[in-house]
Amino acid sequence: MTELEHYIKSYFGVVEAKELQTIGSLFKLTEIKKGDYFLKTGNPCNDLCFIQSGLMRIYVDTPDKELTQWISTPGYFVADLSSLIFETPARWTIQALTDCVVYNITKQDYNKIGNLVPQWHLLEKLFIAKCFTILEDRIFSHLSMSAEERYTLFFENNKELFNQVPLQYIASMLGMTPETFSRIRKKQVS
Amino acid sequence: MTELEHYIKSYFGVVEAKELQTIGSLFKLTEIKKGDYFLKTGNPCNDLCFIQSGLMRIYVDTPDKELTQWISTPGYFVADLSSLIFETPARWTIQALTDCVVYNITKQDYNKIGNLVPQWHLLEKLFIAKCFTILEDRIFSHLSMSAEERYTLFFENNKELFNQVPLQYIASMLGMTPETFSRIRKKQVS
DNA sequence: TTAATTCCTTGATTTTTGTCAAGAGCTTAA
DNA sequence: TTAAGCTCTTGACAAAAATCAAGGAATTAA
Repeated sequence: MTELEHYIKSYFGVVEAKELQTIGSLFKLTEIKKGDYFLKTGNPCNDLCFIQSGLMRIYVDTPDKELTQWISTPGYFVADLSSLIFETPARWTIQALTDCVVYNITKQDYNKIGNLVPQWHLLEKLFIAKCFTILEDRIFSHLSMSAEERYTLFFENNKELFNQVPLQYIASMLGMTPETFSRIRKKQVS
Repeated sequence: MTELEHYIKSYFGVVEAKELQTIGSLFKLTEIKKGDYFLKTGNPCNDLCFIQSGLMRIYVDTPDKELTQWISTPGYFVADLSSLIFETPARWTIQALTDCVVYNITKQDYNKIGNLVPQWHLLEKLFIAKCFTILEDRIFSHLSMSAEERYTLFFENNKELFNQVPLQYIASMLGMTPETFSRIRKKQVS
Protein backbone atom coordinates (compact mmCIF):
# COMPACT_ATOMS: atom_id res chain seq x y z
CA MET A 1 0.00 0.00 0.00
CA THR A 2 1.44 3.37 -0.99
CA GLU A 3 1.57 6.27 1.45
CA LEU A 4 -1.20 7.91 -0.50
CA GLU A 5 -3.46 4.88 -0.13
CA HIS A 6 -2.56 4.63 3.52
CA TYR A 7 -3.47 8.26 4.00
CA ILE A 8 -6.79 7.95 2.27
CA LYS A 9 -7.62 4.87 4.30
CA SER A 10 -6.55 6.32 7.63
CA TYR A 11 -8.33 9.56 6.99
CA PHE A 12 -11.59 8.28 5.66
CA GLY A 13 -12.00 5.05 7.59
CA VAL A 14 -13.35 1.97 5.91
CA VAL A 15 -12.67 1.85 2.19
CA GLU A 16 -12.46 -1.46 0.39
CA ALA A 17 -8.98 -2.54 -0.62
CA LYS A 18 -9.99 -2.87 -4.25
CA GLU A 19 -11.38 0.63 -4.45
CA LEU A 20 -8.40 2.01 -2.63
CA GLN A 21 -6.21 0.43 -5.28
CA THR A 22 -8.39 1.84 -8.05
CA ILE A 23 -7.88 5.30 -6.68
CA GLY A 24 -4.17 4.77 -6.07
CA SER A 25 -3.54 3.47 -9.55
CA LEU A 26 -4.68 6.74 -11.11
CA PHE A 27 -2.00 8.71 -9.27
CA LYS A 28 1.48 8.65 -10.80
CA LEU A 29 4.64 9.06 -8.76
CA THR A 30 6.38 12.19 -10.05
CA GLU A 31 9.34 14.37 -9.14
CA ILE A 32 9.13 18.12 -8.93
CA LYS A 33 12.45 19.92 -8.71
CA LYS A 34 13.09 22.76 -6.31
CA GLY A 35 11.89 26.00 -7.85
CA ASP A 36 9.62 24.34 -10.39
CA TYR A 37 6.04 25.49 -10.67
CA PHE A 38 3.19 23.08 -10.12
CA LEU A 39 0.67 25.76 -11.04
CA LYS A 40 0.67 29.42 -11.97
CA THR A 41 -1.95 32.06 -11.16
CA GLY A 42 -4.33 32.53 -14.09
CA ASN A 43 -3.83 29.07 -15.58
CA PRO A 44 -6.36 26.27 -15.17
CA CYS A 45 -5.44 23.85 -12.39
CA ASN A 46 -5.07 20.60 -14.33
CA ASP A 47 -3.55 18.44 -11.62
CA LEU A 48 -3.96 17.39 -8.04
CA CYS A 49 -1.03 16.00 -6.12
CA PHE A 50 -0.28 14.38 -2.81
CA ILE A 51 3.11 15.22 -1.33
CA GLN A 52 5.21 12.17 -0.52
CA SER A 53 8.28 14.21 0.36
CA GLY A 54 9.31 17.84 0.04
CA LEU A 55 7.64 21.18 0.57
CA MET A 56 5.51 23.36 -1.67
CA ARG A 57 4.50 26.97 -1.30
CA ILE A 58 1.10 28.33 -2.31
CA TYR A 59 1.24 32.05 -2.93
CA VAL A 60 0.12 34.93 -5.04
CA ASP A 61 1.86 37.97 -6.48
CA THR A 62 0.11 41.23 -5.82
CA PRO A 63 1.21 44.53 -7.36
CA ASP A 64 3.25 45.46 -4.29
CA LYS A 65 4.23 42.16 -2.72
CA GLU A 66 4.15 38.40 -2.74
CA LEU A 67 1.70 36.80 -0.31
CA THR A 68 2.22 33.27 0.92
CA GLN A 69 -1.10 31.60 1.51
CA TRP A 70 0.17 28.27 2.79
CA ILE A 71 3.14 25.93 2.89
CA SER A 72 2.24 22.33 2.13
CA THR A 73 4.04 19.45 3.76
CA PRO A 74 4.24 15.68 3.13
CA GLY A 75 1.01 13.80 3.68
CA TYR A 76 -1.29 16.44 2.24
CA PHE A 77 -2.98 17.12 -1.06
CA VAL A 78 -2.05 20.20 -3.05
CA ALA A 79 -4.04 22.03 -5.71
CA ASP A 80 -6.04 25.17 -6.27
CA LEU A 81 -9.28 23.57 -5.17
CA SER A 82 -11.50 26.24 -6.60
CA SER A 83 -9.81 26.07 -10.00
CA LEU A 84 -9.75 22.27 -10.05
CA ILE A 85 -13.42 21.86 -9.19
CA PHE A 86 -15.06 24.88 -10.79
CA GLU A 87 -12.69 25.15 -13.73
CA THR A 88 -11.92 28.78 -13.05
CA PRO A 89 -8.46 30.31 -13.56
CA ALA A 90 -6.14 29.51 -10.65
CA ARG A 91 -5.86 32.18 -8.00
CA TRP A 92 -2.70 30.70 -6.52
CA THR A 93 0.78 29.97 -7.78
CA ILE A 94 2.22 26.74 -6.42
CA GLN A 95 5.98 26.22 -6.41
CA ALA A 96 8.29 23.55 -5.00
CA LEU A 97 10.38 24.94 -2.14
CA THR A 98 12.55 21.81 -2.15
CA ASP A 99 12.87 18.81 -4.44
CA CYS A 100 9.57 16.99 -4.10
CA VAL A 101 8.22 13.53 -4.76
CA VAL A 102 4.48 13.59 -5.29
CA TYR A 103 1.64 11.37 -6.38
CA ASN A 104 0.07 13.26 -9.24
CA ILE A 105 -3.31 12.84 -10.88
CA THR A 106 -4.59 14.72 -13.89
CA LYS A 107 -7.92 16.52 -13.76
CA GLN A 108 -9.28 14.07 -16.32
CA ASP A 109 -8.43 11.05 -14.19
CA TYR A 110 -9.50 12.82 -11.02
CA ASN A 111 -12.92 13.41 -12.53
CA LYS A 112 -13.20 9.71 -13.37
CA ILE A 113 -12.84 8.49 -9.80
CA GLY A 114 -16.43 9.37 -8.95
CA ASN A 115 -17.64 6.84 -11.52
CA LEU A 116 -15.26 4.11 -10.41
CA VAL A 117 -15.62 4.41 -6.65
CA PRO A 118 -19.15 5.09 -5.39
CA GLN A 119 -18.02 6.49 -2.06
CA TRP A 120 -15.54 8.89 -3.61
CA HIS A 121 -17.71 12.01 -3.49
CA LEU A 122 -18.47 11.31 0.15
CA LEU A 123 -14.76 11.03 0.90
CA GLU A 124 -14.09 14.22 -1.00
CA LYS A 125 -16.84 15.98 0.89
CA LEU A 126 -15.27 14.95 4.19
CA PHE A 127 -11.86 16.01 3.05
CA ILE A 128 -12.98 19.42 1.84
CA ALA A 129 -15.07 19.94 4.97
CA LYS A 130 -11.94 19.32 7.00
CA CYS A 131 -10.07 21.92 4.98
CA PHE A 132 -12.97 24.31 5.49
CA THR A 133 -12.75 23.83 9.24
CA ILE A 134 -9.04 24.58 9.21
CA LEU A 135 -9.71 27.83 7.38
CA GLU A 136 -12.42 28.73 9.90
CA ASP A 137 -9.82 28.40 12.63
CA ARG A 138 -7.45 30.53 10.68
CA ILE A 139 -10.03 33.29 10.21
CA PHE A 140 -10.75 33.11 13.89
CA SER A 141 -7.06 33.62 14.62
CA HIS A 142 -7.12 36.82 12.58
CA LEU A 143 -10.25 38.09 14.31
CA SER A 144 -9.07 37.38 17.83
CA MET A 145 -5.29 37.21 18.06
CA SER A 146 -2.34 39.57 17.86
CA ALA A 147 0.58 38.88 15.53
CA GLU A 148 2.50 37.48 18.50
CA GLU A 149 -0.30 35.11 19.47
CA ARG A 150 -0.64 33.88 15.90
CA TYR A 151 3.10 33.29 15.82
CA THR A 152 3.10 31.30 19.05
CA LEU A 153 0.16 29.15 18.04
CA PHE A 154 1.67 28.34 14.68
CA PHE A 155 5.12 27.72 16.10
CA GLU A 156 3.82 25.27 18.68
CA ASN A 157 2.13 23.21 15.98
CA ASN A 158 4.73 23.51 13.22
CA LYS A 159 8.14 23.74 14.86
CA GLU A 160 9.77 21.54 12.23
CA LEU A 161 8.90 23.98 9.45
CA PHE A 162 10.98 26.81 10.92
CA ASN A 163 14.34 25.44 9.88
CA GLN A 164 13.22 24.22 6.49
CA VAL A 165 11.81 27.27 4.74
CA PRO A 166 12.63 30.98 4.51
CA LEU A 167 10.98 32.58 7.51
CA GLN A 168 9.60 35.44 5.47
CA TYR A 169 7.16 32.98 3.91
CA ILE A 170 5.87 31.97 7.31
CA ALA A 171 5.60 35.63 8.29
CA SER A 172 3.51 36.36 5.22
CA MET A 173 1.30 33.34 5.85
CA LEU A 174 0.63 34.59 9.38
CA GLY A 175 -0.21 38.06 8.11
CA MET A 176 2.77 40.08 9.32
CA THR A 177 5.95 41.62 7.88
CA PRO A 178 9.31 39.86 8.15
CA GLU A 179 10.44 42.62 10.53
CA THR A 180 7.58 42.08 12.94
CA PHE A 181 8.15 38.34 12.69
CA SER A 182 11.82 38.75 13.51
CA ARG A 183 11.09 40.94 16.55
CA ILE A 184 8.59 38.47 17.89
CA ARG A 185 11.11 35.66 17.57
CA LYS A 186 13.72 37.67 19.40
CA LYS A 187 11.30 38.27 22.25
CA GLN A 188 10.37 34.60 22.48
CA VAL A 189 13.96 33.44 22.83
CA SER A 190 14.87 35.75 25.69
CA MET B 1 -41.03 24.44 -6.14
CA THR B 2 -39.92 25.93 -2.83
CA GLU B 3 -37.17 28.52 -2.62
CA LEU B 4 -34.93 25.89 -1.16
CA GLU B 5 -35.47 23.54 -4.08
CA HIS B 6 -35.01 26.40 -6.48
CA TYR B 7 -31.73 27.28 -4.81
CA ILE B 8 -30.40 23.75 -4.90
CA LYS B 9 -31.35 23.44 -8.54
CA SER B 10 -29.92 26.78 -9.60
CA TYR B 11 -26.74 26.24 -7.70
CA PHE B 12 -26.00 22.69 -8.67
CA GLY B 13 -27.35 22.55 -12.18
CA VAL B 14 -29.24 19.55 -13.41
CA VAL B 15 -30.98 17.61 -10.67
CA GLU B 16 -34.03 15.51 -11.49
CA ALA B 17 -37.32 16.92 -10.29
CA LYS B 18 -38.11 13.80 -8.33
CA GLU B 19 -34.87 13.88 -6.43
CA LEU B 20 -35.19 17.58 -5.81
CA GLN B 21 -38.56 16.88 -4.25
CA THR B 22 -37.13 14.07 -2.14
CA ILE B 23 -34.57 16.45 -0.73
CA GLY B 24 -37.07 19.26 -0.26
CA SER B 25 -39.57 17.06 1.54
CA LEU B 26 -37.09 16.35 4.34
CA PHE B 27 -36.80 20.04 5.20
CA LYS B 28 -39.56 21.49 7.38
CA LEU B 29 -40.60 25.13 7.27
CA THR B 30 -39.96 26.54 10.75
CA GLU B 31 -40.02 29.90 12.49
CA ILE B 32 -37.20 31.14 14.66
CA LYS B 33 -37.98 34.19 16.76
CA LYS B 34 -35.60 37.11 17.11
CA GLY B 35 -33.10 36.36 19.85
CA ASP B 36 -33.67 32.60 19.79
CA TYR B 37 -30.68 30.31 19.52
CA PHE B 38 -30.35 27.88 16.66
CA LEU B 39 -27.20 26.41 18.16
CA LYS B 40 -24.97 27.02 21.14
CA THR B 41 -21.21 26.58 21.41
CA GLY B 42 -20.36 23.23 22.95
CA ASN B 43 -23.57 21.47 21.94
CA PRO B 44 -23.77 19.05 19.03
CA CYS B 45 -25.12 20.65 15.86
CA ASN B 46 -28.25 18.61 15.26
CA ASP B 47 -29.82 20.66 12.50
CA LEU B 48 -29.08 22.32 9.22
CA CYS B 49 -31.27 25.12 7.97
CA PHE B 50 -31.77 27.22 4.89
CA ILE B 51 -32.84 30.80 5.50
CA GLN B 52 -36.02 31.79 3.70
CA SER B 53 -36.25 35.16 5.42
CA GLY B 54 -34.49 36.88 8.29
CA LEU B 55 -30.91 37.14 9.49
CA MET B 56 -28.81 34.95 11.74
CA ARG B 57 -25.52 35.66 13.45
CA ILE B 58 -22.76 33.10 13.88
CA TYR B 59 -20.48 34.04 16.74
CA VAL B 60 -18.45 32.84 19.68
CA ASP B 61 -17.94 34.15 23.19
CA THR B 62 -14.33 34.43 24.21
CA PRO B 63 -13.23 35.32 27.75
CA ASP B 64 -12.85 38.99 26.88
CA LYS B 65 -15.23 39.60 24.02
CA GLU B 66 -17.83 38.29 21.62
CA LEU B 67 -16.58 37.58 18.11
CA THR B 68 -18.94 37.56 15.17
CA GLN B 69 -17.81 35.06 12.59
CA TRP B 70 -20.50 35.67 10.00
CA ILE B 71 -23.97 37.04 9.41
CA SER B 72 -26.17 34.73 7.36
CA THR B 73 -28.77 36.07 4.98
CA PRO B 74 -31.72 34.59 3.09
CA GLY B 75 -30.80 32.05 0.42
CA TYR B 76 -28.00 30.40 2.35
CA PHE B 77 -27.55 27.33 4.52
CA VAL B 78 -26.67 27.75 8.17
CA ALA B 79 -25.02 25.26 10.54
CA ASP B 80 -21.75 24.55 12.27
CA LEU B 81 -20.45 22.47 9.40
CA SER B 82 -17.67 20.87 11.36
CA SER B 83 -20.00 19.84 14.18
CA LEU B 84 -22.68 18.60 11.80
CA ILE B 85 -20.36 16.46 9.73
CA PHE B 86 -17.76 15.28 12.21
CA GLU B 87 -20.07 15.13 15.24
CA THR B 88 -17.79 17.33 17.31
CA PRO B 89 -19.10 19.93 19.80
CA ALA B 90 -20.15 23.13 18.04
CA ARG B 91 -17.58 25.89 17.98
CA TRP B 92 -20.13 28.55 17.06
CA THR B 93 -23.25 29.95 18.62
CA ILE B 94 -25.96 30.76 16.10
CA GLN B 95 -28.70 33.22 17.01
CA ALA B 96 -31.55 34.84 15.10
CA LEU B 97 -30.94 38.57 14.68
CA THR B 98 -34.50 39.05 13.42
CA ASP B 99 -37.56 36.83 13.21
CA CYS B 100 -36.64 34.14 10.71
CA VAL B 101 -38.42 31.63 8.52
CA VAL B 102 -36.18 28.71 7.69
CA TYR B 103 -36.29 25.30 6.08
CA ASN B 104 -34.92 23.00 8.76
CA ILE B 105 -33.63 19.47 8.50
CA THR B 106 -32.51 17.27 11.38
CA LYS B 107 -29.11 15.64 11.33
CA GLN B 108 -30.81 12.23 11.09
CA ASP B 109 -32.74 13.19 7.97
CA TYR B 110 -29.76 15.04 6.55
CA ASN B 111 -27.69 11.89 6.83
CA LYS B 112 -30.35 9.93 4.97
CA ILE B 113 -30.23 12.04 1.82
CA GLY B 114 -27.07 10.37 0.60
CA ASN B 115 -28.92 7.05 0.39
CA LEU B 116 -31.96 8.52 -1.33
CA VAL B 117 -30.26 10.75 -3.88
CA PRO B 118 -27.14 9.31 -5.52
CA GLN B 119 -25.76 12.69 -6.55
CA TRP B 120 -26.17 14.23 -3.12
CA HIS B 121 -22.58 13.82 -1.96
CA LEU B 122 -21.39 15.38 -5.17
CA LEU B 123 -23.69 18.33 -4.63
CA GLU B 124 -22.51 18.66 -1.06
CA LYS B 125 -18.92 18.53 -2.19
CA LEU B 126 -19.54 21.39 -4.61
CA PHE B 127 -21.35 23.39 -2.01
CA ILE B 128 -18.66 22.97 0.63
CA ALA B 129 -15.93 23.67 -1.90
CA LYS B 130 -17.67 26.95 -2.67
CA CYS B 131 -17.69 27.81 1.03
CA PHE B 132 -14.02 26.91 1.21
CA THR B 133 -13.26 29.30 -1.64
CA ILE B 134 -15.10 32.10 0.12
CA LEU B 135 -13.01 31.54 3.24
CA GLU B 136 -9.84 31.55 1.16
CA ASP B 137 -10.81 35.00 -0.07
CA ARG B 138 -11.47 36.10 3.43
CA ILE B 139 -8.07 34.92 4.65
CA PHE B 140 -6.52 36.71 1.73
CA SER B 141 -8.25 39.91 2.79
CA HIS B 142 -6.66 39.61 6.22
CA LEU B 143 -3.20 38.94 4.78
CA SER B 144 -3.25 41.76 2.29
CA MET B 145 -5.68 44.49 3.29
CA SER B 146 -5.97 47.21 5.91
CA ALA B 147 -9.08 47.56 8.04
CA GLU B 148 -10.28 50.30 5.73
CA GLU B 149 -9.82 48.19 2.62
CA ARG B 150 -11.67 45.29 4.20
CA TYR B 151 -14.47 47.65 5.11
CA THR B 152 -14.76 49.04 1.60
CA LEU B 153 -14.74 45.63 -0.04
CA PHE B 154 -17.39 44.29 2.28
CA PHE B 155 -19.53 47.40 2.04
CA GLU B 156 -19.55 47.32 -1.76
CA ASN B 157 -20.82 43.75 -1.74
CA ASN B 158 -23.18 43.91 1.22
CA LYS B 159 -24.65 47.40 1.34
CA GLU B 160 -28.09 46.14 2.32
CA LEU B 161 -26.78 44.59 5.52
CA PHE B 162 -25.64 47.91 6.97
CA ASN B 163 -29.08 49.15 7.92
CA GLN B 164 -30.36 45.81 9.15
CA VAL B 165 -27.93 44.73 11.85
CA PRO B 166 -25.93 46.37 14.65
CA LEU B 167 -22.77 47.66 13.01
CA GLN B 168 -20.60 46.32 15.82
CA TYR B 169 -21.29 42.82 14.53
CA ILE B 170 -20.03 43.74 11.08
CA ALA B 171 -16.99 45.40 12.65
CA SER B 172 -16.17 42.23 14.56
CA MET B 173 -16.66 40.08 11.49
CA LEU B 174 -14.18 42.27 9.60
CA GLY B 175 -11.66 42.02 12.41
CA MET B 176 -11.76 45.54 13.84
CA THR B 177 -13.19 47.36 16.85
CA PRO B 178 -16.45 49.32 16.68
CA GLU B 179 -14.45 52.51 17.16
CA THR B 180 -12.19 51.87 14.19
CA PHE B 181 -15.23 50.87 12.16
CA SER B 182 -16.98 54.09 13.07
CA ARG B 183 -13.97 56.22 12.15
CA ILE B 184 -13.65 54.52 8.79
CA ARG B 185 -17.31 55.16 8.06
CA LYS B 186 -16.93 58.83 8.93
CA LYS B 187 -14.01 59.14 6.55
CA GLN B 188 -15.90 57.38 3.73
CA VAL B 189 -18.86 59.76 3.92
CA SER B 190 -16.83 62.97 3.70
C1' DT C 1 37.54 31.07 -2.95
C1' DT C 2 35.36 35.17 -3.92
C1' DA C 3 31.52 37.81 -5.42
C1' DA C 4 26.68 38.17 -5.68
C1' DT C 5 22.32 37.14 -3.80
C1' DT C 6 19.15 36.23 -0.61
C1' DC C 7 17.67 36.26 3.98
C1' DC C 8 17.41 37.92 8.51
C1' DT C 9 18.02 41.37 12.03
C1' DT C 10 18.01 45.86 14.16
C1' DG C 11 17.08 50.77 14.91
C1' DA C 12 14.41 54.92 14.11
C1' DT C 13 10.20 56.58 12.78
C1' DT C 14 5.39 56.71 11.09
C1' DT C 15 0.99 54.79 10.52
C1' DT C 16 -2.61 52.03 11.91
C1' DT C 17 -5.41 50.23 15.18
C1' DG C 18 -6.85 49.45 19.94
C1' DT C 19 -8.14 51.14 24.56
C1' DC C 20 -10.41 53.99 27.76
C1' DA C 21 -13.78 57.27 28.79
C1' DA C 22 -17.63 60.11 27.97
C1' DG C 23 -21.72 61.47 25.82
C1' DA C 24 -25.59 61.58 22.33
C1' DG C 25 -29.35 59.35 19.99
C1' DC C 26 -32.61 55.42 19.80
C1' DT C 27 -35.29 51.81 21.39
C1' DT C 28 -37.58 49.23 24.85
C1' DA C 29 -40.00 48.27 28.83
C1' DA C 30 -41.86 49.42 33.25
C1' DT D 1 -43.63 59.04 29.88
C1' DT D 2 -39.58 58.23 31.94
C1' DA D 3 -35.80 55.49 32.98
C1' DA D 4 -32.74 51.95 31.51
C1' DG D 5 -30.29 49.85 27.94
C1' DC D 6 -28.25 49.53 23.77
C1' DT D 7 -25.58 51.44 19.94
C1' DC D 8 -22.81 54.51 17.81
C1' DT D 9 -19.62 58.35 17.84
C1' DT D 10 -15.81 61.14 19.30
C1' DG D 11 -11.57 62.55 21.65
C1' DA D 12 -7.24 61.66 23.92
C1' DC D 13 -3.92 58.49 24.43
C1' DA D 14 -1.33 53.95 24.15
C1' DA D 15 0.04 49.96 21.86
C1' DA D 16 0.86 47.25 17.85
C1' DA D 17 2.56 46.76 13.53
C1' DA D 18 4.38 48.75 9.15
C1' DT D 19 7.85 51.24 6.76
C1' DC D 20 12.35 52.80 5.68
C1' DA D 21 17.09 52.15 5.89
C1' DA D 22 21.27 49.87 6.88
C1' DG D 23 24.19 46.14 7.88
C1' DG D 24 25.49 41.35 8.84
C1' DA D 25 25.04 36.35 8.11
C1' DA D 26 24.28 32.62 5.25
C1' DT D 27 23.82 30.57 0.83
C1' DT D 28 24.64 30.16 -4.03
C1' DA D 29 27.05 30.70 -8.23
C1' DA D 30 31.00 31.94 -10.93
